[in-house]
Amino acid sequence: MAVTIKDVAKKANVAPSTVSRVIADSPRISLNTKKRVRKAMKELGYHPNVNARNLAVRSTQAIGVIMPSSAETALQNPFFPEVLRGIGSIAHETEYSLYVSTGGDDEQLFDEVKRMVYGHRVDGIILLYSRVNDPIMDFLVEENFPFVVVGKPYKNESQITYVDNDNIEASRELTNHLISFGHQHIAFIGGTTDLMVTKDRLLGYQSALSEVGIEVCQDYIVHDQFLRSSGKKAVEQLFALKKTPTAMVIADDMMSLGVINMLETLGLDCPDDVSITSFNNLYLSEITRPPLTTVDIQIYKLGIQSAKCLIEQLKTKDDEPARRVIVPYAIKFRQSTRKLD
Amino acid sequence: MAVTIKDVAKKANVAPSTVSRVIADSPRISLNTKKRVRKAMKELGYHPNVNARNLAVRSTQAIGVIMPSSAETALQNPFFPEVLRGIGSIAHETEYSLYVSTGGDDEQLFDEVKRMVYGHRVDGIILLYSRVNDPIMDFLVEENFPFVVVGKPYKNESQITYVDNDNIEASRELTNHLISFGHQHIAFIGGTTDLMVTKDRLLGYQSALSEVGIEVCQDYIVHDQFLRSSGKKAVEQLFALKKTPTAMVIADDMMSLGVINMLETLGLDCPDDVSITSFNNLYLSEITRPPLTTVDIQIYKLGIQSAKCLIEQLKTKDDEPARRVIVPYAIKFRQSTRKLD
DNA sequence: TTTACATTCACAAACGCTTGCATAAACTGA
DNA sequence: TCAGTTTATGCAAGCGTTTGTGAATGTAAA
Repeated sequence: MAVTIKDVAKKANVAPSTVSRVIADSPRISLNTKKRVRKAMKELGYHPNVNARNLAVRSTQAIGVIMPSSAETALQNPFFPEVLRGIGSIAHETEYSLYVSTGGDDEQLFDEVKRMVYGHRVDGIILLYSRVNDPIMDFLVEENFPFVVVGKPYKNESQITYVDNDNIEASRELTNHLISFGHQHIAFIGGTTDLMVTKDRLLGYQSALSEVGIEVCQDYIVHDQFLRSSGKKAVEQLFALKKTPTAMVIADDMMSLGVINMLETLGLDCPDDVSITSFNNLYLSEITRPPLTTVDIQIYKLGIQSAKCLIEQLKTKDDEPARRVIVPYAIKFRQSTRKLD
Repeated sequence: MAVTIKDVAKKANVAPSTVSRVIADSPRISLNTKKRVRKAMKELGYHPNVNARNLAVRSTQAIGVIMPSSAETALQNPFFPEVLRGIGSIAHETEYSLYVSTGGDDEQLFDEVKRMVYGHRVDGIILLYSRVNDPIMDFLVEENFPFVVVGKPYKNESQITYVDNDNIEASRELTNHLISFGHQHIAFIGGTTDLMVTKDRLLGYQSALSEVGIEVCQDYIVHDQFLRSSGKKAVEQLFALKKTPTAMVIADDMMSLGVINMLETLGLDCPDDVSITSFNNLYLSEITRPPLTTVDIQIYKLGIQSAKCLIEQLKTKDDEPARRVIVPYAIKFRQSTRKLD
């Protein structure tokens, strides 16, 4: 069918092996032959068959990207496209291809990972989330398959390469900002509790409160998915309380969006009635009204770094110890918070 | 290294070919042997090597997804994640894998397509855009490589399978809506002129105006990228005119976002001073203030349909004529338009 | 002129799977 | 009992590469 290495060999009057070595630019082939072979390749429009190559060298030049199983909804959070963009840029540079997960529920996603791993479809995997007791992560370490996670692993932290922000510190800083504005009744709205990122952000919030002697009130802490609709629900819950909060730390911009909407529906003004701070600095955090004070976690860089780590890891077969990359964050102060009189 | 078909064969006391046939569930193998082989597979934890399989059957179970070359920015428009989501869901169902492009500029993107095609990395391709004189599309038809495009091809329309909305009609309807509200000075803000989708939407707009005898004024037509920043620029340009428009048809929600922002900066109110209608019904079109009247093009379905078409096409090697699928649209009337007194 | 050693390349065996063809066994019916 | 037929499985040749090994040629030293 297509033109193969043999055709080229025939045309250039050499053996297939020689052609192969020319492709690999092996020093064992004389410049003359190389030229001749290259010419033949050009003329025939030859392109190597990756499958055959992969089979022979036992490697694909591809990396798998796993999004949370709620992938149906995951892509609705701009976080993922953005981190994908970062990964893609490195993948492109290094001539790796990108395999993305398509899984619906948890089980399907797991199947897909298995397919990637067992089927030798990818050389390594990037996990775009980190949750407690994640069977996929367990599987990956079990199989000793190269992978890196975006977020902090829930266990084996020292053996797993990961890239993350210092979410605890960021959250603490955010909370302190609210405290310095005179807020005492500060609520926390986080993603599902099994996400490490939620845990860390909650931790920072709690520690900031404790530090200044504010009691951490469980009623002020609500959890749900990183979606807009969830933000709405959370607000309903919080503002049904006796003593309603005057400020909140929200773990995701998408949720903040929902919060703002809901606040409006309840006839509450942000920041006049309640101050809001959140996370991620999605592009939409600038366009909400008011624009959000949010921590820029540099999503794109998270993608870049995770891809770099993985590829590095693939190059240096094993040995190399696990690495940890902490991408710095920066709080973007905008108009969603207000000093209490 | 890993467990291969031979290991299974040995363990089950059959030939490798038999194992292969068991995997394929061939009727030529007796139920008894099947059971025995399956047991052996289980026990050894056998998983077929896709590379080897692909090499043998000359197919990968993968489809490539090509986003516009400005991929760096493309993923910033939620259109792409959303359509990807649709594609992914079908891919998953049919056990296809997804290869996404990572290309930076036009040339890189083209390279990547070549790699996919020549390298036999994918069985077919979905093109997520359609622009005039697109070398990639030309290449694909030239190579007679299976592909479908989301959007209307700029040529060879009858030979290319594509899925699209009736953008002309949608745009006409949108414009008529504005006209029925008494607007006479209606501007059009579109994406770059080489995009087919821009062309169609412009066409609908123009035809609606002509039908009721409103002159189409070139000053009222501006073009730029489907980005928020572009929307801003467009507004500046339009409101520097002597006779400023009282309404606009905008070809993309992201742009509308920019438009609304800019309008505000200029001290203009939407819809009081200017009515806005736009396209795509991204989730953010509900959360802008005011919520946008926009046409819901059913992005997710576009993804679904394109994937279905492609896979269908892959099954029925050639023969089958090209298909065209028009996904119905629905205008979402919200608060961004107002009747002129 | 012979030996020793580079240099340059070809041979052939993998890699793990599919599949056309051959064959052996078991069954049919006369 | 035997030819004919069906059923169940094995053999071996691919698929298009890579790569270890060794053969042929050339060159320099002895």
